[in-house]
Amino acid sequence: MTLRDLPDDADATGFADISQVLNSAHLSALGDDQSGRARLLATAVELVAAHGPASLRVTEVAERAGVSIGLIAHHFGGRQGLVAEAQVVLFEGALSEDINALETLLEISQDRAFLLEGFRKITARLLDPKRIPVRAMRLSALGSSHGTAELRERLRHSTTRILDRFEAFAARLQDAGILRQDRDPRAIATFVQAYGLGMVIADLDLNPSPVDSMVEVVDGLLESILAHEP
Amino acid sequence: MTLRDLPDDADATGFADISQVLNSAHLSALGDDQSGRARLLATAVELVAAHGPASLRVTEVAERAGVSIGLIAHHFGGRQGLVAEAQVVLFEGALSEDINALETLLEISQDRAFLLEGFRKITARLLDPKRIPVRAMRLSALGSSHGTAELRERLRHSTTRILDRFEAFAARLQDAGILRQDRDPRAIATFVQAYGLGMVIADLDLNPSPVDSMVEVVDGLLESILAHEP
Amino acid sequence: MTLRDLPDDADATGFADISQVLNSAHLSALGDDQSGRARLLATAVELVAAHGPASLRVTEVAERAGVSIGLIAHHFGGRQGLVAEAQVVLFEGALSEDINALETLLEISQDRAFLLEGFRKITARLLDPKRIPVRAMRLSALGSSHGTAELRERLRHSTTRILDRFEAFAARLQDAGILRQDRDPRAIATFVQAYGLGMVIADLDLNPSPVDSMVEVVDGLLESILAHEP
Amino acid sequence: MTLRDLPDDADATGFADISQVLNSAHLSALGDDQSGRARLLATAVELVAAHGPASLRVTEVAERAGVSIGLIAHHFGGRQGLVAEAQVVLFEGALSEDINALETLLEISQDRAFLLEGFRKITARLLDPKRIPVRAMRLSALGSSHGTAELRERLRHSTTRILDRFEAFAARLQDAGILRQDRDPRAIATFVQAYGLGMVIADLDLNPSPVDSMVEVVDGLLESILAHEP
DNA sequence: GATGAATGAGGCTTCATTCAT
DNA sequence: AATGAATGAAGCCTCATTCAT
Repeated sequence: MTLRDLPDDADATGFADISQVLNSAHLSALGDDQSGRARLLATAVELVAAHGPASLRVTEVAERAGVSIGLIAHHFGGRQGLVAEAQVVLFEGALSEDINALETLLEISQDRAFLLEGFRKITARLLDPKRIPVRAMRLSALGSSHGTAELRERLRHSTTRILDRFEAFAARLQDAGILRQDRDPRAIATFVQAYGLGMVIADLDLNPSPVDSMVEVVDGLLESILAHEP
Repeated sequence: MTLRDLPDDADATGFADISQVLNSAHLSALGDDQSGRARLLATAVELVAAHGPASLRVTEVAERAGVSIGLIAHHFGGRQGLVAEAQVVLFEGALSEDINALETLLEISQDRAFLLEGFRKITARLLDPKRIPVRAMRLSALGSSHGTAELRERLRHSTTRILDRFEAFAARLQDAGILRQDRDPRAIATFVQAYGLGMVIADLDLNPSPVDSMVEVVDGLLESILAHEP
Repeated sequence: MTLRDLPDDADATGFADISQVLNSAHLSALGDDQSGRARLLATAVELVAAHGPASLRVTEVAERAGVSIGLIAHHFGGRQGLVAEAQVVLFEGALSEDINALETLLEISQDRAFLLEGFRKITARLLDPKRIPVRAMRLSALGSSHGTAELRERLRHSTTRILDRFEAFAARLQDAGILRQDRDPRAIATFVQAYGLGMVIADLDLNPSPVDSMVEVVDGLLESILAHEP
Repeated sequence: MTLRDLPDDADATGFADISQVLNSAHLSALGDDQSGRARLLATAVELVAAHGPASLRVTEVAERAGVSIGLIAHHFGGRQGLVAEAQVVLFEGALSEDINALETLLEISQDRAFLLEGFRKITARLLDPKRIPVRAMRLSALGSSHGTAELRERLRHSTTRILDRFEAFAARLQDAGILRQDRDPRAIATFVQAYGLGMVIADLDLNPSPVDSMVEVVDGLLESILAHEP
């Protein structure tokens, strides 16, 4: 399947489908496994995503997962281990989703125009208010990493891994003559991830700018890193 | 004092000084008031900024503030009220700091070149690793707002207020012919705040891009919203 | 006014009116006085009557009374003094109400038949479910006297005073040849007060006997202490 | 054992013995169970009976029961749940004691005279000052139910259950031609329980009537509900 | 008479962990 | 792998009282 195969009016949906697939693939590993361990982790991910890690109670997790409380210590060593595991799942899942979309885009793109159009669609999706929960999750993970060294270390590695992938992606675009070659590809990767995450600001704004206006601004950035058309 | 008065190698420090002044002005309101309420709040702000809200202990706050523990309930209704108040102070303080710097910059700027140079300095400061704690604070506030509706609502208002100021600032620059007039000023404001906050990503990167490379990328964005020189 | 003046179908109302008068006379002393002391006591009585003394909070009393909390210590020495005062008001008020009705009845009665009819009406009123709150109040006062010696002592005196009055009343009826003279008038007084208070049992019964059936049983008692008609 | 076996001067004691047996049977269920839950409840019952529910301290209960404090929350949800459970035990125990005595009496009675004599003894025991603590317990339970809906509901059921038993007992006496058949057996049951409970009044009287005088009055009631001797 | 900020001991609850089964 | 009763330290909250104004 290529992006071209999608009808024009299904643009957003097209990407959404990709994301759905990636997402469900990501989560299916948790949901399908009916072992006590898996059910505990899935429940913890759910609770952390919904209310943040601070309010997670091991008794509640065990209850919802339908297992005994003792099993948490058995499999995760304790509450901390369980929460850390859940945070990483959430953090990495949310971040990698976009990269996966970009990498897919690059693979299926056949010309520069198609690619640029794809970028715009991904940008729009990134800024979509529907992604509020995703951003909230990441924030929650980051915010609570403030204090627990172990979690912070795991998020460090997770972040680095994601930026590595994004950087490689940007480098490929530079090699292909699409992006300017006098920009640090990791700086680009960092910047894109940063504003994507920081968009929580817009989520909190009581008087938010329309998505189209936001896309316009971001497009300016995109153009500033594009190579001049040959 | 103007930016010109600063020696070249003291750029960051120069702004830092401004920020210090603004910051202490902001905080002095708390420190000077010797009432039990004010001392409790100041102490809570300090502790939340340092170790996050989760590890704040009411006994410690009361002890450090030199008042009795019961006074917390008396003035803030309980631990939750105290922490929420402290979060708002931190969140707003961190955000408004940059706007204050920008507004100051606009006031003291005498020509376009000076203004652009000032922007670059502020950008560099924004991306400076020294600001990690500031970003962490904001994240922490946002992350922990996840769950308590009241805090979230207060942060909403805080965010909106900041974006209002930033938008007004951008609009003035558009009127002055410095920024392109075909961009939504609130979208610009939102975007700038967003990447500023999202820079936590860079803080976590084990292999971060140098600040100069980041500034280069951000400069691209800046140019894309600047009006063409007359 | 005599009972005879009342229409037949207004029996209960007739006595209710008496009770209303006595009651409001009793309470008016509290309500009319707008001094801080009086308002505090009135509020305390209200709260104790509504939710029992254990859950009374001095802050709430002061707030509702519209005075400062310090005034409680000023006028009552502290919480204990306030609650004790309120309990006595409630306990005595509820008990004396019935005696007042009986004494009034005796005064206005012109013949034996009228008196007996009056007894029946008072009995019926005593057993009325509408009096649940009155019984609850007394119970609450008694129950909480369990532990605080001072309150217990005050209730002792209150009880004794009431029984004295009731005993005197019964003795007058004996002298008048209405009640059997071979019964201890205080035992009669005690028994009547006892079953009146104990009727909380009926209030709790999920499947209570109709009031008429209860009156029938009580009438048996009445007859057993009446002197044979001359 | 029959009532006849008891020496004359040991009447009260005789029933007291029965009551002791019944009572200890009632309580033994608590004492024998060595589980943490049972020990906590038994201890709470003891403390509530001794000093009322208000002064019960969870730390003391746990300590005396020889278990950890956390177990209270584990089994009873918290202090409130524990106290409520204890109140119900006490309330029901005290009420059912008398019914048990009456039922036993009915079973062992061989003729009408024996039965009536038994009634008188039970009446005397009911009015005995030694029973002050029992009445106080019940009052305490009732008084403190004022406010907590759950406890009130449980006491409602408890009361209804007891009255059901008493009513059945009275009905049997009616069938046997001992009690008048034109009286509502539940009304009788209610009345007897009511005056038994209300006897706290006598406990408070500083100038109480002798027990014999009280029995005389109550006997009047008894006769008023007895069928005429055949 | 009246105020209300400040006190602080006392008590209850929470909750992750342990461990015998 | 799984259970859940039992633990108990840690912390928050309640609330009557005090006292300077």
